[in-house]
Formats: sequence, C-alpha cells, structure tokens
Amino acid sequence: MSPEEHPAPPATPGKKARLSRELVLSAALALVDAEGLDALTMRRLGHELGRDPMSLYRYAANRAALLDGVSELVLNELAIIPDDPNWQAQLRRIAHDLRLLALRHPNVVPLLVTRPLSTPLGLRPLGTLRPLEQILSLLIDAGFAPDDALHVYRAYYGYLYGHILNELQEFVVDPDENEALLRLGLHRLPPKDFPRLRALAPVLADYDGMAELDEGITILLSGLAARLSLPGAPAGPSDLSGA
Amino acid sequence: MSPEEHPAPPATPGKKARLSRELVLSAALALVDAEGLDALTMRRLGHELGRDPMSLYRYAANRAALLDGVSELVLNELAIIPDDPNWQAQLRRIAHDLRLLALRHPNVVPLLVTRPLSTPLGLRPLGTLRPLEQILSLLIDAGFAPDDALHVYRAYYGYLYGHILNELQEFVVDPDENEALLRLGLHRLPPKDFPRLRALAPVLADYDGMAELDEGITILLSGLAARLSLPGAPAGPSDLSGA
DNA sequence: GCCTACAGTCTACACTGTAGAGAAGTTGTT
DNA sequence: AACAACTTCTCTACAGTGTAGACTGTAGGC
Repeated sequence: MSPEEHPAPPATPGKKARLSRELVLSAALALVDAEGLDALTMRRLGHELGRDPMSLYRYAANRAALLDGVSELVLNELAIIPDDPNWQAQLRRIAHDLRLLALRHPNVVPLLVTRPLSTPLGLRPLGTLRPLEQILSLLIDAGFAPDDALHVYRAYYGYLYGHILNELQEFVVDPDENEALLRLGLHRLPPKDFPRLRALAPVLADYDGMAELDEGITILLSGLAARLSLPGAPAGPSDLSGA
Repeated sequence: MSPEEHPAPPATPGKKARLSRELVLSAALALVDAEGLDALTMRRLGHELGRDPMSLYRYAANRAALLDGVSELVLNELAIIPDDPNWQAQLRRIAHDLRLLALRHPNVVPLLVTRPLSTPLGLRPLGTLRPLEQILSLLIDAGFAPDDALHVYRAYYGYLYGHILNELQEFVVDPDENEALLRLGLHRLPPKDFPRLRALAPVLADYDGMAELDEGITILLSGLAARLSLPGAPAGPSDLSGA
C-alpha cells in the first residue's frame, strides 16, 4: 500500500554466493519476523536475497512449501529432551520454551497453528513432527502406556497452544496511554453490552502470561497424573517465577 | 488452477433482490464451508450472488472485514447462557457446543484463531467479544471475584481452542484404506526417527474428540475450583458420552 | 578444450484486491 | 407526474500476486 520502496538487499558482501535452502528459509524467517507474513512474497524475498524471484523455486516447490519450511525452521529452535526421568518437569520446561519461542516469532504463530489444519500428519515437514515423537518417547520412557502417552500429549499440547494464542492476542494497542481502557482500545465497546470486560481493563492490561501458563500446566499435569494413577510426584508449582 | 468453471449462481429465483450484509456474509460462509478459505475471493463471491464483485464493498470495507464478518457470523451460532448457576456445567456445555460448531465449520477455524492475532481487543467485531463478556458474567455471577473470573476464562478458553485445533488437525487422509498407517499417511515417516508415532497409528486413527475434551475440561475446571477454593461441586465427569 | 548438469533469469499469463467514475434504481417531495 | 437526492450496483483500470516454460550462464569432469 505505502509507496515506500524497500531500500536494498542488506548489502551482502560476497555478492553472488550460491543460494541454499537454509539461506532462503532464514531470509524468509527474518522477513516474516520483521514485517509480517504478508511481506513474504516471492518477489520481495528474491529482492532481499539479490536474486530473481524464480530462483527460489529451486529450494521450495511453491509458496506453501516455503511457509512450511519457515514453520519447520522455527520449531527446530525448540531444544528437546535430555533424558530427564521427571516427565512433569520436562513438559513444563518445554512449555515455557515454546512460549518464549512464540513470543520471539509472533508472526510465525499463525503458520504453526494453521498449516497443520491443511496438511495430514504424514505429509508434514518432519521437523514439525519431531516434538510430537519426542514427547511421546519421553512419556513412554517415564512409564506411560502408549495410549496414555498420546492422551497426555494431546491434552498438554492442546492447552499449550491455546495458551500461546490467548497470550498473543491480548496485546496492547497504545503503550503510551496510561489509562487501562485506552491502552487496550476498550473504550470503543458499548458500556451497556460489555460492562464486565470494560471493568476488567486494568487486570487485562497486566497479564503475566508465564505465571498463567505455569499454573495451567500444573493443574493439567497433576490432574492427568492422578487420573492415570501414575509415576507422578505431586507436581507443585515450579520455581521459574523469577525469570 | 483447475480450468473448471463454477457452474452458475445457484439460480436465484427472485433474480435481483437487493443485497444486504446478512446475505453477503451468509453466502461467504457457505462458500467457505463448501470450498475453503481460498475460494472466497471477491470475484467469486460476486459471481455466487449474481452481482458485480465491487458491489460487495458496500457491505464490507475490504476483504479482511469480510473475513471478520464471517467469524462473527459463525460465533453467533453459539448460544450462550441461560441463568444456570452451575458454572462448571455451563462451561462444559459451551465447550461442547463450540467444538461442534468448529466441526460444522472447520474451514472457518483458522479465521477464528488467526484474526484476533492481528486485531486488538477493542477493535474486534462485537460478536466475537460477546462470548468473552458473557462467560465473565457467568463466572462473576457464580461467585468469582472479577480477576479470578478472568483467570478461569483464560485457562478455559485457551484449552478449549487448543483442543479444537488439535482435533481438527488429526484428520484422516484416506478413509477407504483400512490399514491404520496408510489411513493417516504415516507410512511416509522414516521408521528409525518416528517409531512411537508409527506404532501409535491405530490409536491415532480412532480419536474420540468429545471424550477427550470432556475429560480435559473436568481436570481443568476442578483444578481451578480447588485452587480458588470456590463454589465448586466436585465436578465429576459429565454424562454426555453417549451422544 | 568440449560436455553435461545444474543455478539463476526472463517473459508471460491468469488471477488477486480495490480505487474512481459513472449508470441504474429507489425513495421522498412537490 | 416530474423532479431531486440518495443509495446501490457496474465498469474500467491498475498494481501486485504466484508460477509455468523457455532460456542463459556458470561449474565441474574428463
């Protein structure tokens, strides 16, 4: 929309180094992080790399595949699982890691959430399935029967993604404003229809996503452990609240 | 891509009835339900309604607004809250309703999940905020302090959306195939790297989303009730498992 | 040196959202 | 009935999209 040109390929020194899938994907990720998903067009990415847009098709079959590649790249940042036998601690750590990852790449989250809806399990990029496999491993090694492991995984991962989505969408409109209502743009809501929401503006405005996630995880994991009557220490709240 | 033409506007009888926002939005929803989000282009929708594409701009400022309208339309199908004082039962019912709604309109789910990430609370279509307001009301009426109500809402809604996403992405590739591995397309995964996942194919293939949701809700709600030490009956598993 | 692959480029096409001007239709007033 | 004011709808045009297909340049092997 805005007529501004995008200045130049960031002055790549060794001008014409060969491309590679890694190069293409990380440029794509950088672009998405910096300017959002819509900015990631083939032409723009080509421009960013100082190459013709069509050259990208050597490294990704089409735009969708490029997006898959970006998802995969991001999920690869998620370190997984030394052999800690304490599954609850392990899952809690992963949850916090994934949350931070999402906060670091908020523009990619829609991809993580949306692409799997149109790609059957077996056709997903392997990198996006690795967390699943490894969490299953973790749980089975901790003593769960395979079906129960899957069960736990589903509840856990479901909640985790839900939390992340929740947290990412409660963002602040105008950080300079110090009236809570205005910071969140809630003043536009008709007071008759939305009294509770408006009244909660101050509480909404300071949201401790990390603490909420931690508590939710605690509830969920200890609940699951109880139900499956399994190798679970009582799973008290973790001690991360200072980080 | 495919050269097939889309046959004709479904032979609207009173040919040139005036358009209206409701008409436009419900045609849009029908189109999305039938052919997916990508099929919803201005030209195509115009064609479907027997009108010039540009006429749509009287009823939605642009494509994004159209999508918001569709989200809103879908969420309006969610009936909310007679004055049942049993908040747990109430939230459980809403969860199942929303799940069914999502299953009825799977192609809209990406919108429900994605649009709020780029629209601050105060600027969302009012219809999408109503569930939030009403659930808050429900909880506060049930005796929660406002902050706690928000707290419960976040955990609850987070989990709920997470579950729905989870369930929708575990879909079957080839229902005719009776080997579980093949039905899910899992045979493409390298056995060395994904032993657990492959072994779980049969369990994956029959997923009782409703039961899983119900159990997760039970765990979460009773956990929350316990933590907030509040008006909560023990919240045993519900009796919906036969529907 | 030529030969074979592959990497990168160019051109072209069908399709997208939407600005802007105008035509057609509807409604209210006399 | 005739005009005016207003709304709804249509037409044309444009800049931008993904990508097919043919082409050019370059790198390595002998």
